[in-house]
Amino acid sequence: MPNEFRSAFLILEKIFIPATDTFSLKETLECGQVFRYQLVDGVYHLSAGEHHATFTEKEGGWDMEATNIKFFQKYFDFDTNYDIIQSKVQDKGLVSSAVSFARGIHILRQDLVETVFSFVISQNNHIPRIKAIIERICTALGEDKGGYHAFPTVEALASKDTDWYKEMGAGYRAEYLSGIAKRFRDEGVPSFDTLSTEEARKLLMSYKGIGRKVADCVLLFGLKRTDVFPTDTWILKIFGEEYPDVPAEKLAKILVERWGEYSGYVQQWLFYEKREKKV
DNA sequence: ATCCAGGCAGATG
DNA sequence: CATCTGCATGGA
Repeated sequence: MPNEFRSAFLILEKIFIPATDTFSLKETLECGQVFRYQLVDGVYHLSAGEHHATFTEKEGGWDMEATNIKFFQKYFDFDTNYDIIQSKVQDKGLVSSAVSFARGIHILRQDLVETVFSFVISQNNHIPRIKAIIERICTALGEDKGGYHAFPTVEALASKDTDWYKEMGAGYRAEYLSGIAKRFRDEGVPSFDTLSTEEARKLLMSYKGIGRKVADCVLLFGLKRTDVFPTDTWILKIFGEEYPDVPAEKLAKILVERWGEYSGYVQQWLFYEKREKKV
């Protein structure tokens, strides 16, 4: 059945999402925590897990059309009070330029497997390429929902070998992806609920292809563990003067000691400001 | 064209 | 424990 017919049968729910001082759709989507979105003629198209939404900018916010509003309510972390978080990190001395520039970023509550795949692909890679590789994998393996593809199931991901992921453009990360998918299939996707952040990190890093930085991104964006500070090349640049020649993993520990449970928010706000302004 | 990108694994001091 | 190197791919 052609897509245009299927999509006519997709039940879409509509709701207005107001912009606030502490929520910006643009910043939340474009800060680098998520890759399956597109801006087309001023409309954001977002796929997450098996769901999809479009956002059209209106006066004071966005009209959202979604396959499941409840899903996106949780996904966008609207139940967390970001005003409190913002004032807490300001009390703790976060530079106000980063707060005023990036405070509209919410930490998304993304699907675990999708987050793992996304950030394994992200390592040593450019964002446009990351998006393209993920999109090819979803188009090839994800269920056609009519107008978009769901993120593939573990079964589907595990059905492909290293060569296939190379064809998707994953490069040397291909063997990581096929290996992780097969381990998820054979052992099941672990439940992290009862684990401490440290235990969860250790478990994630036991997968070949997941190091400290990718693990911390998964903890933050896939498990909403905010006591992590993903430390990449940009964060190293930001703190290069304050902590010269300190390796990433050590710097991550230092920054978590400073920011505690607010580390993840601070990291995203600083990261986004640095990447946008390049100052 | 050379460099580099939301790093990682494996090998070597 | 710290440092070094190779890695696939393609955009700048």
